[in-house]
Amino acid sequence: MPIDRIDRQILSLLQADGRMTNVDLAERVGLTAPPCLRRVRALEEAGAIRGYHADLDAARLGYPITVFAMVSLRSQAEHDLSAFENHVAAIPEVRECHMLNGEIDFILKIVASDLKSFQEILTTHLTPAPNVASVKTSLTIRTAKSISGIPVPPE
Amino acid sequence: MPIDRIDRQILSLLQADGRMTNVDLAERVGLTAPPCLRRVRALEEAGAIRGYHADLDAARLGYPITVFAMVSLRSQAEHDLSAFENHVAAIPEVRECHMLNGEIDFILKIVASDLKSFQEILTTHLTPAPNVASVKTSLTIRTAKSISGIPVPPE
DNA sequence: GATGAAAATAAAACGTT
DNA sequence: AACGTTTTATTTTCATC
Repeated sequence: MPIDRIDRQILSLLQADGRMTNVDLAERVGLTAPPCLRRVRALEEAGAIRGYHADLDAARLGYPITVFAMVSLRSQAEHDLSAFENHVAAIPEVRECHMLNGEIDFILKIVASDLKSFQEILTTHLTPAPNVASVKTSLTIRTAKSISGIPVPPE
Repeated sequence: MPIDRIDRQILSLLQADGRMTNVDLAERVGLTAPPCLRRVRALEEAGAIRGYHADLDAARLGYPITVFAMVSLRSQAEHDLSAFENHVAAIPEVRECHMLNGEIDFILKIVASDLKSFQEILTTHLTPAPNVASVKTSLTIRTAKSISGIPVPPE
């Protein structure tokens, strides 16, 4: 699936503003609306665009706490790795779970409404999970940068 | 700014599908379109909704590498912390920068088109930055979960 | 919060290069 | 194979109640 310059412009614009109207988008990339919409649909079907999401202010909506948890397992057999992934997939406060190389097996991003509820998630759902060797957590003091997606290639 | 049950439903639906039409949204929350749109605009103005973004598949679009970098600084004076934040804000491959408590001062999420370009970012932009004491990096093997936003409260 | 109307947009059909 | 024009359906948005 070849992606040309116009496709990249479309992706970049929709990444910045996911609710931009198709006529706006078409104008910005120098097309009329129908071919522009066809390109957007094609990018969606090809999986280049996975979806569109409202970006919510977690702190204002009852989740002021963000914590990163570095998890090491006792066994790194594939079966045990995916068992852990399935385990955290069911915890709604765990928003991200990335498998890493090196000493740390997983890094998790966890949100919580307060420290008490974070501690509860940690001690009842995470630390006692099967195969967990160690969990080191760090509270987020502040987030200086958070841009979803990918860098915009210079045109 | 009070958020009621309908507002939470709206947030949850727009978080899941940021391009849902307002008539769809209104129907799902049991309103007609005009009051629903007024609520959405109010949530946007209040900052509960920060924006809307297309969710792109970085790997398919030229950024198959995601790395987490744990950075420690020599000085944690506010001036030095914000100097580092400003420094990484200008590096397009650095997508996230969170200040943490504990031994690690910052965790960064970095994307790259290949390992060579990642090494270049690391050795020319990150490690030699002013005040940096240590940078430990881990490659992401796979991402098991990545849900933007906040948990949906049960209704 | 609902209704109804006007403007804008999206989507389909069709023709062109 | 991809863009443009035209047409139709839907959606957004505003005035009014």
